[in-house]
Order: sequence, then structure tokens, then C-alpha cells
Amino acid sequence: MEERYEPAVVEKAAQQFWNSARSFAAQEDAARDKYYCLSMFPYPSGRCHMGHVRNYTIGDVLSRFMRMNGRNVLQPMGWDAFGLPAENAAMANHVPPAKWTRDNIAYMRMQLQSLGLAIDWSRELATCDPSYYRWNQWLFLRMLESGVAYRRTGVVNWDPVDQTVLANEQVIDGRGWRTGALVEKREIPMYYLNITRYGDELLEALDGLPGWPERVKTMQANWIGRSTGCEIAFPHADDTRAALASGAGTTGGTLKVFTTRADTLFGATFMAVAAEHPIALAAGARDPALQGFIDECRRGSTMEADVATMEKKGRPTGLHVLHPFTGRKLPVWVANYVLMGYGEGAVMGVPAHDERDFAFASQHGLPIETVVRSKTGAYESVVAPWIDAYGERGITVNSGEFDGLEFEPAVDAIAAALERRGLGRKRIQFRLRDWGISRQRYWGCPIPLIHCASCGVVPVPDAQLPVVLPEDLVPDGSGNPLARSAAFLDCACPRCGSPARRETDTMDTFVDSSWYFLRFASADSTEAMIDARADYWLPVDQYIGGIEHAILHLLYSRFWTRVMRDLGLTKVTEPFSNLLTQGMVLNDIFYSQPAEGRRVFYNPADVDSEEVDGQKRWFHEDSSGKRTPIVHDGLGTMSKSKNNGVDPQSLVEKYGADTARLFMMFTAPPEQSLEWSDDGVLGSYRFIRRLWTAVHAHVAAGGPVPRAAVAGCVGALNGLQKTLRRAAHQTLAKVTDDIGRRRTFNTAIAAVMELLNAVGRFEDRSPAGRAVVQEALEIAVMGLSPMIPHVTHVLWRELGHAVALIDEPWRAADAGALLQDEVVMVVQVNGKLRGEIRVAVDADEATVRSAALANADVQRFVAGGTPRKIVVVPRKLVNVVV
RNA sequence: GCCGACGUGGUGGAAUUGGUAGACACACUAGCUUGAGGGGCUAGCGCCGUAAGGCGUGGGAGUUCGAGUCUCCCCGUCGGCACCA
Repeated sequence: MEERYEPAVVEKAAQQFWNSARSFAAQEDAARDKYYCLSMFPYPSGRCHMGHVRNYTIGDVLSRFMRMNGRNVLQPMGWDAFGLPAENAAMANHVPPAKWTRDNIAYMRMQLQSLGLAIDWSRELATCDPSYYRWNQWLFLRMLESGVAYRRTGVVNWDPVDQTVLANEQVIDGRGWRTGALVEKREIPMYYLNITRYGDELLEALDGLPGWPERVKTMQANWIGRSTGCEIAFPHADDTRAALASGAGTTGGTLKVFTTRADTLFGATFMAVAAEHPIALAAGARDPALQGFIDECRRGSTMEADVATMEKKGRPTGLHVLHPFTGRKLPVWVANYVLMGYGEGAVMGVPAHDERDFAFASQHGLPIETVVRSKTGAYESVVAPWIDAYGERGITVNSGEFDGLEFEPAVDAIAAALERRGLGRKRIQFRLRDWGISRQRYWGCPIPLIHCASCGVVPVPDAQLPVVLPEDLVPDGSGNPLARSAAFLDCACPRCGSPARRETDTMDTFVDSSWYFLRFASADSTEAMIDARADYWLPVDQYIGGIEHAILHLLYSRFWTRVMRDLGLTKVTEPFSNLLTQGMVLNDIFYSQPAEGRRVFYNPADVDSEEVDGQKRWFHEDSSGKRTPIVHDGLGTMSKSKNNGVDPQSLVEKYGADTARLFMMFTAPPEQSLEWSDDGVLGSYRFIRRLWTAVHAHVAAGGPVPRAAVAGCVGALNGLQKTLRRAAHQTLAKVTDDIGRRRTFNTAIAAVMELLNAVGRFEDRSPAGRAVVQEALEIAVMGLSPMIPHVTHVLWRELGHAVALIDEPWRAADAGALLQDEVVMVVQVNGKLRGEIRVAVDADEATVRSAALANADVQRFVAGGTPRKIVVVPRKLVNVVV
């Protein structure tokens, strides 16, 4: 055995063994329990960062652990290969997105392989391969047939200078990121998937997912946001009716709203509608000032966070509706915080009992009328000046025949009365909205439709799938290059044969990632989207990915799997049995903002700082010595777009993959977010080297001790030998529990470090002593092997084993080795630690009490007082209360 | 703004079911080693205090014999908010 640990040599040898033995090629085997372990596939951004190392090492630790525990493990890998960054890179470098993407995949595949992951690479897929995305298209057509997919208009960000649709990420402070032009909202036709149809099921099924973190289930439940409320119709007053009849031509006679607080209906003093609402449009047509306000509302962001934080603005339309019970005329306002896409595009304003309505009414001098009082308090007749809205549920007042009711009876009574008049009813409403999948972008899966002048929108026949995306186009930032590609556009109408045009919109990349986990089970199938092998492997037993996917990706995947189930393609309903949400790896974000054009992000490694008047300033100095002042924008997830990733490659080259893996697993538990720092990498490296040295010293001193010889001397160990053996088996039990149940790899590693420290202090070189050391080293090596598979693979051989470590069964701790005769208990006086006692492990409570009271330190603090109470926690603690 | 989480020594973290706060490491300090460069070993290392002891888990209150852990309020940080993935 080499005395020196050489990571490059060790890692090459181990990887060559696994490759030639095909250790990680997964085969369906009905006789064995399968374990499908999946880490979320990466976007091929160019280079891996430490977040990837964390994600894939966690999956690898679990895969290797489960394999050694007898499971038939599948761990595949693929590439989420469509998306916006490829188009941005294409614009910057004048390279087609396809080439950029495939080059990135090649480099990142090499990086992942250098980490020694136990992956079945024969199942690798990329979502930009026609053999993959043809099934997106195929299923989309099935969804159109079943009505799950449908067409309607939706709102997008429009850059008027580039004449192009912008992603939310490309809108910065309301302006296009390249042009700086004020962004406008624009309504265009799009395709939607009817996820709300599955809203109830997606919500209720969360209870059947015990392997998911509570926080994720809570977030999903809140996102779906099922609420019971009332639809209420406010009849148009004469002025509104007249305006609509002459204006937009809309009739219908009422203004509909949805509310969860029908009990406050009598407190409604105004109505607020979205800028795009028919009443707003009709009023705007007659009032240029109002039209100006409506136009202003059209600008600005479509993002909920922006809408929720922007200044609330509104203007009166001059039109009115009638209260459904009192007939009172209520003014209709246009408000920028009411969005057409949510609910009915209109809300009733109840300032006394809603924060936002209160702020709006206060600002515009609208009446505020109390209709709910608290259950406990007296009637709170609140007169001006108002302090705040009373938003709690209470007892109705000033509500005519509905006075004196609690929340639920009030809602029920009001809903029933509305229904009798034909002006409303109870209704269930979801916060969840249907999923718009159309993207006006090139680098995505083409939507398989054809536009024909005579037949309209015609689906591409299955036999003509896939609609292949041309891979040689280079986007330039203005519009979709597909729309300028005659080779793509021109086709014949499948129905009438006349010349027609292809749809140029592509699909949201969330479509690609909503079913890849199913495809891995039948990755080579050319005949079908998935086949019977999916029923063997699915559901995914352990899914691992960043907490940032807690809602969208996971919800879309749950939805998509149900659609496939309902089409008879799979028996699976829930795709992921257990979910581990990995915490984000954070790093500083730095950018400079030129007077014109887009922000430039700087990697933290390229940023310097100085103190000026006690204030820290950041700057970037280029090779010519020119300094650019830089803004520090806090901490954020490592990403390509923020240019704050740390490439693991230099770490791997310097210390080896095992050190990189060990460090990421040791530095924090997996679910916790982590501020990147490489302090401590060296410590992980030194630990591996200590492990190597310990095995080397043991083997050099007389060779490995065979297993039979170890077993032979267990019955006749002396005290110190027994103690080390107990420590070894306690470590094994803890490592098994920490990996298998708790998923706290950091504490598993710490436990092995302690064991190795104990081995280092153990100086007994007798045959029995060497046998105990052999066993302790085997436990250390096996226990760490899921984390540092390469070095442990080699060390296992050196410890005298012919079978490769990855093919060994995981050992169980010997219960006999764990037994103890005595325990140390701590004694508190009034809750403060005062002493220790040593008692037999099975001592009864009376013995423990008297031992505690007899302790000299305890007596000093009891100081003649009488114990009022003595609390005994068996085998742990005694608390004497004086 | 809304939804979800997190906050413990100089640093990363440990404390698994309400029961010894700081395991295991990093950094630092001192010493040893005639293998100078990220070497090895030993010792020290929460704060105040000579000590006895006191204080201490973002801040404030509460429940309990006992709170890092449970409850309430506040502050800060991170993730998500539907076209980044």
C-alpha cells in the first residue's frame, strides 16, 4: 500500500472499476425492492457550481447507501436543456443556442463524472433532443383533444423598442433590460393547461405525502389557495348601462365580484375594477383623463410582487352600480391593484374591514362604514379619524336583516338571500390559475399546430411528429427567429393541403421538466412516451432538489403525472414519494449599472473593496487598472445570471472529488441554506489523509486482520478493547441512522471523525487490540463510503477484502458490543448543573435520588434546605428543586 | 405586500422526544519535531472574573422543576410569488 494519499490515482482506479464492472447500470428486477433516487436535473448553464455538487452528492450518498442495503437502485441524469440563457448567450456570442447548449452539456457531464457519481449514464437524456420533446408535442395534442389544453388570451411584457416579449427576469424597474424602454402589457393569444381542474385533487393529495416536508406541503396548499366565498352581482345603475350600451357593446346588467367576506357586503362603499375591465374601457372612451390613467395602468409590471408593493392608485369612472340589498348607488373606480387576470377583474371595496380598501378609501375620501364588531368587545362605533381597518371575523352590525350573526351564519344567510334574487351564490375559488405554456421564444419545444387560412388552427398529425426545431438559427433580441425562418414556417395544411404556416410559439420549459422522471424509466423507447418499465421504477422513491422548486416545478409535475394517468399512460398518481429540499448555496452578488444598457454582474472573486470614510466600497479593477464602482446586492443563490457561481473544478483538481464531496456534506445539513466559503476544505482533505494514514499504519504493522480472527476474539476483550469496540459499533449505528433516517450527513461524518480520533489514541498492538482496530477501521471506511466512495474503495481492498466495497452489504451494529454497565448522570440544583454521579445502568429511582443527594457538590448548593421536589430523567439527569 | 423557512463562540455547525449549550471541524495562540513551501504532534480556545461564581443560543415577553427547542410580539437574512430555471 502507498504511504501517501494521492487523490488523482485513487479516483481514477475507483472510477475505472465501477465503469468496467458496470456497477451502476440499473436493470428491472421484479424480485428485488427498487429504489429510484433522483436529483433534479440541471440546466446546462456552462459550468457546475457548488449548488450542483451539493445536490448530486446528496443523491449519490443515498443511492450508494441504499444499494449497499440491498435495494435495486436507479440513479439517472439528464439535462433541462431548453431555455432563455441559451438565447442570451447566442446574442452575445453569435452562436446558435443548440451548439452552446450541447457544448455546455459535454463539459458539465465531464464535471459530474469526475465527482464519481453512481449514475446510470445509459439513460441520459436532454430535453432539447427531438426524441424527447416529440412526446411533449404528442401529449399536448392529447390534452387539446381532452380539453385540458385550450386557447385564450394572456398578458405579456412587451418591449416597444425591440418589438419583443420579455420574460419577467428581463424587466428591471419597469424597463426592458436591453433597451431601457418602459415595458407595456400586451394581450396575445396563448395556450393554457387546465390545472385548476385538478386543484382539489392536488390539494387533498398532499395529506397522502408523509415523505414530503411540511413546509413544502404548506406552501403548495397556500399556492392552490382553495377558498369558499360568494360570487356577488351588483346590478348596473342607469349611467353604467347607458355607457356600456353605447361603448364596448357589453350587456349583462351586473358587475360581478368574488369575495370571501360576504358578511361585510353592507360595508361596501365603492367598487374597484381593473384597467382592462369593460366598464373601465367604456368610461375611458368618454373621459380622456381616465383614458390616460388606463394607459398608465397598461404600463408597468405583470409580476405579483410588484403589483402588491406599488403605490395604490385609482380614478373614478363616474359610473355606478347598485347594492344588491339596499339599492344604494356605489361609485365604480378603476384601480391599478385590481388585475383582469384574477377572479372577475373587479372587487367590492369595504374600507372598514379590509386593509387595502381602507388605504384606498382614506386616500380618496370614500366613506368608511362599520358592519362587523369584535365578538368580545362592545359595539365599536368608529368615527373619523380612522386608525385602521378591522379585518377580523366578528358579529355583523348595520346589516339590516342580517345583524347579529357570526361569520359563517352571516355568509350563509347573505348567500342564500342573494341566490333567491338571482344576484349571487356560494362558490369555491382557487388562487391557483391555469398554466400558460406559450412562449414567444425560439429555444424551446415547438407547439405542434398549423395555421391555415381556411381551416383555422389545425393540430399536426401524430405521424408527422416531432415538429423539429431548426438548430441553426441565432436570435438577435428582436422577436422570435422562427417567425423569420421560411424553412420552419412554410408547410401544408394537414386538413386541406393548401399552403399554411406553423405556430412559432414554443412551450414553457416547465413542460419539459414535468415528466422527465418518467422518461428515465424508458429512455430508449421510440414507440411510446413511456412503457411498462415505468411501472416498475415509478414513483421516484427519493427526489432531491433546491427549495426554490417547492411550488412551481413540483406542482406542475404532480399535475402532469395526473394527466398522464387519466390518459392511461401510467398507474402512478404522485410522482415523488419522498422529497428532500436542499438548501440554497449562497454567494455575494455584485453588479455595476452603466448609465445606459444592462447591468453587468461580477463574480465575487473579481471584486475588491476599500474603506472610504468608514464606508465599505466595492470596485472591479480590470487589467489596465481601470476601476469600476460596484453595487453589493446582498446574498443570493449561485447562478449563471448573477455570475456568482463557484466552479468546483479547481477544488477537484487540487484535493480530489472526495474532498469536494466530503466538504459539502460536512459543512451543513442538507436542508439548510449555506453561505459559501471554502474555509474548512483543507480540514476535509486532512481528515481523508488521516484516514488513509491510519489504515496504512495498521496494515503496515502486520497486515489486515481477517474477519474470522476478529470474530474469534470478541468474547475475550479487556476493558479498553471493549470500550473501543463499543465506540465503533455506536458509530456504525449512528451513521446508519443519520444517513438512512435523519439525512444529516454532517453528523454522520463527525461521528466517524470521533471514532478515528479514538483509534488514534488506542495503542494496544496485541492480536486482540489489532483485531478491534481492524473492525473500527472497517466501520469508518464503510460508514464514509457513501460520501467519499473513491478513497474508501481503495482502502477497503487494503483492509484485506476481495469483494469491492460498493458490492458489500451494509453492516449492522452488534447489539452486544453496545451494552454498558454504568452511566454518568448529571445533577442539577434548581435547574443549574452542579455535579455528576455514576450509577448502574439499571439503578432504580430511589438509588439515583440518594446518590444525587449524597453528592458533595449537590450538598453544597442544597445547603441544608429541604428538597421540594426531585425530578429524575432515567439515565440522564436529576434535578433537585429546593 | 403575501406565502414558507432560518437566526447558537472569531467561523461552519452539534444538541434526534422540553433535560449537561458549544460535539465535530475551521481559524487563532503557545509549545514540540534540524524535513522551511497549506507537513506532523501536544495543549489552550463562548463572555466577565484571580477564584468562588455569574452571564450566555437575533431582541422583548410568556409557559415549565427545567426552554436553543413550545407560545406571542418585534428585528434581520434567505427562498417563492405564475415568462430565470
